[in-house]
Amino acid sequence: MNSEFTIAVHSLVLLAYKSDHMATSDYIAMNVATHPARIRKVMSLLRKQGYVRTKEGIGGGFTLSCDPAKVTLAEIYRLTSLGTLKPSWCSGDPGKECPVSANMKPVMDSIFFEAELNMERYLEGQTIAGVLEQLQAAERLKPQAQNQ
Amino acid sequence: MNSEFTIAVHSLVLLAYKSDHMATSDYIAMNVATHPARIRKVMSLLRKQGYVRTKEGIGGGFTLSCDPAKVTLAEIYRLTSLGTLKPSWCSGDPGKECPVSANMKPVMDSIFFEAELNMERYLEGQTIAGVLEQLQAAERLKPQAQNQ
DNA sequence: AGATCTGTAATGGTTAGACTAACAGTAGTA
DNA sequence: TACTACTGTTAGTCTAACCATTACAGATCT
Repeated sequence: MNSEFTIAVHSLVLLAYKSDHMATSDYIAMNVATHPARIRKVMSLLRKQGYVRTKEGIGGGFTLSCDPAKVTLAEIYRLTSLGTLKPSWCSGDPGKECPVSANMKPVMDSIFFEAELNMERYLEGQTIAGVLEQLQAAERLKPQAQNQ
Repeated sequence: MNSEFTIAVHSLVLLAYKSDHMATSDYIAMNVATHPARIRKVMSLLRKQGYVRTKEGIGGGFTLSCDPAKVTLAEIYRLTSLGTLKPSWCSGDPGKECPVSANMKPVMDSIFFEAELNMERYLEGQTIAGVLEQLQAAERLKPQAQNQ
């Protein structure tokens, strides 16, 4: 799967966590651990779909413009990575007489499509707010690890 | 996803279709449209798990040693491509103080793991024999396309 | 012995993906 | 108006993953 999905989710969760601030691409990039230009590219996608608001110039940056409890990971997946489940390489050859070789491409395509749909169905149940909760739950468990 | 999954499925379906023959890696490679050495590598995996039988030397090759109606694509997926759903790139940094950045890796890992499980659940319902049927159904529809 | 297979490892080429630099556009501020 | 600090976007470089290919040892039949 495309890692832009990961970046988009991370950025949205971070904005939900720091909802009082306006976050710059430098700040988000530091947190995500990548380059600011990459953040701006992904955020540009999210802006066009109305998930974030952008402000250019001094004091600018990104803020959330959606309800993190209502945005599902399935939406974000479709936006950033739909179709990336299927490997680019394809087997078979439509020109062959053998019905196995000739029809393998479309049949495998439909299998990958259905598999992806089933994955999306799971992501449908996960929200940005839910991910933030999981992160905070993980944080609360941390001090125990130190005592080992 | 890894394309070895596609190759394994294609090869098994082909062996089920040509169950009277012994198929060589050259023959399968031609049908799949790849290199014989790649076929031998994947078939070696399938042999170790008991899905196919191998015969070396003159007149050798591969035959099916399983019931194509009972082998699911989920088994083949796990064998060839388990874990390949998750992108190799990871966001966040465990060393950071910010609970979002520090805990993103394990939380995203569990999301990808669950998403993969849901995909496997679908593949559980697909068998080698089922794929062969889909191929034959697609073949039967072909002559109509010629008349357009 | 020689021909025809598989088993497996090593190498090379190509492509996708991530990093980075660069710069135009925009918006505040003095 | 000039300056500064942001985003928006494109293009170039680097790297890692992946597929193709070569090579050769081992097995089996005639």
